[in-house]
Amino acid sequence: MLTVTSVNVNGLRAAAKKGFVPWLAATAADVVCLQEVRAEPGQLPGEVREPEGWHAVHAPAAAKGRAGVSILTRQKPEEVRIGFGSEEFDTSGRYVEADLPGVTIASLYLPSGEVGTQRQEEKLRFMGEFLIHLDKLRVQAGAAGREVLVCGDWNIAHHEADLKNWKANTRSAGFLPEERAWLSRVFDESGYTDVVRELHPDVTGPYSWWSYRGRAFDADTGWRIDYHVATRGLARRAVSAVVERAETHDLRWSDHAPVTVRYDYEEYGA
Amino acid sequence: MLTVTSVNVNGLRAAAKKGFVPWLAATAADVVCLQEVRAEPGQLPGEVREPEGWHAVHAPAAAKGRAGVSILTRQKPEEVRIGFGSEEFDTSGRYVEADLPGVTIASLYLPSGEVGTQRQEEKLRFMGEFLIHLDKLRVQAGAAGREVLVCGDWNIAHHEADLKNWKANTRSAGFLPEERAWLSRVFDESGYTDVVRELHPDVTGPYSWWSYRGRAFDADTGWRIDYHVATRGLARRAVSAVVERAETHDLRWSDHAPVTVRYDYEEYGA
DNA sequence: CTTATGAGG
DNA sequence: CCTCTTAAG
Repeated sequence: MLTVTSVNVNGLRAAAKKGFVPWLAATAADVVCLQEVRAEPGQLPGEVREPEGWHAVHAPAAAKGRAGVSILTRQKPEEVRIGFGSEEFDTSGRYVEADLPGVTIASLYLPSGEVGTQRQEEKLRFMGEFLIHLDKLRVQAGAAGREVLVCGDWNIAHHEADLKNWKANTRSAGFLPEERAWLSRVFDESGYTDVVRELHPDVTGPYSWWSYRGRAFDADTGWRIDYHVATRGLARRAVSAVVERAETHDLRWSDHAPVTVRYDYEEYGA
Repeated sequence: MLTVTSVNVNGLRAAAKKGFVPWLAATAADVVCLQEVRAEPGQLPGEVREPEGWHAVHAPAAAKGRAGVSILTRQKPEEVRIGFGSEEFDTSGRYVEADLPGVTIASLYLPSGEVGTQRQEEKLRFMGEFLIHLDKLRVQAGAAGREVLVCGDWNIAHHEADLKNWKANTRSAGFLPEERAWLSRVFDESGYTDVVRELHPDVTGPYSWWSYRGRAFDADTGWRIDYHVATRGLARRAVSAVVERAETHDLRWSDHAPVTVRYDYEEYGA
C-alpha cells in the first residue's frame, strides 16, 4: 500500500507552532507533499526540516517567504528534481518531483492568480508551460513503466460541485472558464485522473480549502483546489480518499486540509 | 489635586486588545499622556479614540504606524498645539501640548536612536531643537503665570540609578554621555525638575521600561526613561509618584509602565 | 520579543 | 483573517 497526503501548510513555521508536528507524527502516510512552506530550509525548525523517520526534499522560492514546496518520504527517493525546465518558474518554489520505486510523485503549488492583475497572467503562463511538462512526464514515465502522481494546490476548482458558491464565483480567479477548461485538458486529454473525484463522483466537495476570512470554515464555504492527479494506471489502484478536515479550531493549523489517498500499488514495495 | 499619568503604549491598537481599556476605566488620573500610539485616529477603536468621559487630542506621525502622541484630559483643554515649531519634527508624531487652567501639559516621544545610524543623528537633532523649545516654553509660561509639565518617553536614562546594568550600557543609545549631559542641561540649567527622582532620590529606578526580549521584565532589567519634567513651581507641589508596574504577564499591555504623579495644584481647580 | 507595515493569499 | 516581509523599537 502506498499512502500519499497533499497539504498546503500556509507557512510551515506557523503550522509547526500549531498542530503540524503531532499531525505528522500520527499520519500513516508514506509520502507527504507540502505546498506554501514559505521558508528556506535553514529557517525551519529541525523537526519539520528533517523530521525523524522521513527523508525531506525542499524547493524554496527565490523570493523570501513566498511559495515553496517540499516532499517528505519514508524511504529515500531514487532521484529528485526541482522545477520542470521553465526559466521563469524553476526558482519560484512551485514544483518538485521525487522518484520512488515505480512511481514519480510531485508536489505542485500553482499560482493563485487574481483577476485583472499581473498575477493572473503569471498563472496563465504557468498553466501553459506546465501542461507541456505534464504531457512529457506521462509519456516518459509510461515508456519507463512508471506511474505519475502530481499532488498539490492547483488553485482551480474544476466543476460546480468543487466549491460552495459557484454562481457567485464565475468571475473569480480559481473558477474562471479558461482555468476550468485547462483542468479539463489535464484530465480528459492529457491522460490524468482526478483521483478524489473518481472515488467520490456524486458528492459536493470534499472541499480542501476554506478562507480564513469571516466564518468560511464553520459554514463549510470551501473550495476543492487540492488534487491528486495521477496517471490512469495508478488512479485505478486508488482505494480510498479522505480530506482531513479539522473538526475544532484548535486543530486547524492551515487554511487547507490534508488530502490523503491510499493506493494499492505493490510496485512501491513498502 | 491634579493627577497625571504618562505611558508609552507601544501601539494603542494592540494595547486596546490587551488591558489598556480597563486600565483607563480604572485610573484616577485627570490627564493621561500617551506615546507610541502608532495609528491615525481613524484606525483606532472608538473606546480609545474618544473614550467616554475624556477629551482626546491625537498627534499621529505622517509615517503610518510610527510614533504618535496623544493627550487625554477629563476637562476640555483651553488650547492644544501639535509640534514645537520644527520643520523636521512637527509631523513626526512626537510632541503635543494642551493648556489646562494654570498649567501646560505636553506629551513627548523623543526618538529612540541607535548608535552608528541616521536615527541617532535624528535623535541628536531633535534634542538640540527641543531644548530651545523647552527654554522658550518655561519663559513664556512663567511670564503668563503658568506652570509646565512635559511628560513622556524621553528615551534617555539620566544617571546610573536609572537603569539596571549601567556599566554594560555606557555605549548604548539612551545612556550615552552626550545624552545624559543633555538631560542634565534640561534639569540643571533650563529650570525643570525630574519629578519622580525628586520624590524618590535614594532608590534605583523606579524603572518604567523593560525590553520584551529575553526575561527582562521578570528580572527587572529595566530603564527609567519615562519622565515627568516640570517647572519648579509645579514640581514642588508633587506629592506622590508611582510606576504602575504590571505584576502579572496578563496585565502587561505595553513594554512601558504608566508613571503617575499627583500634584497638589489648586489652580487646576478640578 | 513586539508592533507596526505591505504583499500575497 | 492569516503568514510572511522589513523597519523600528
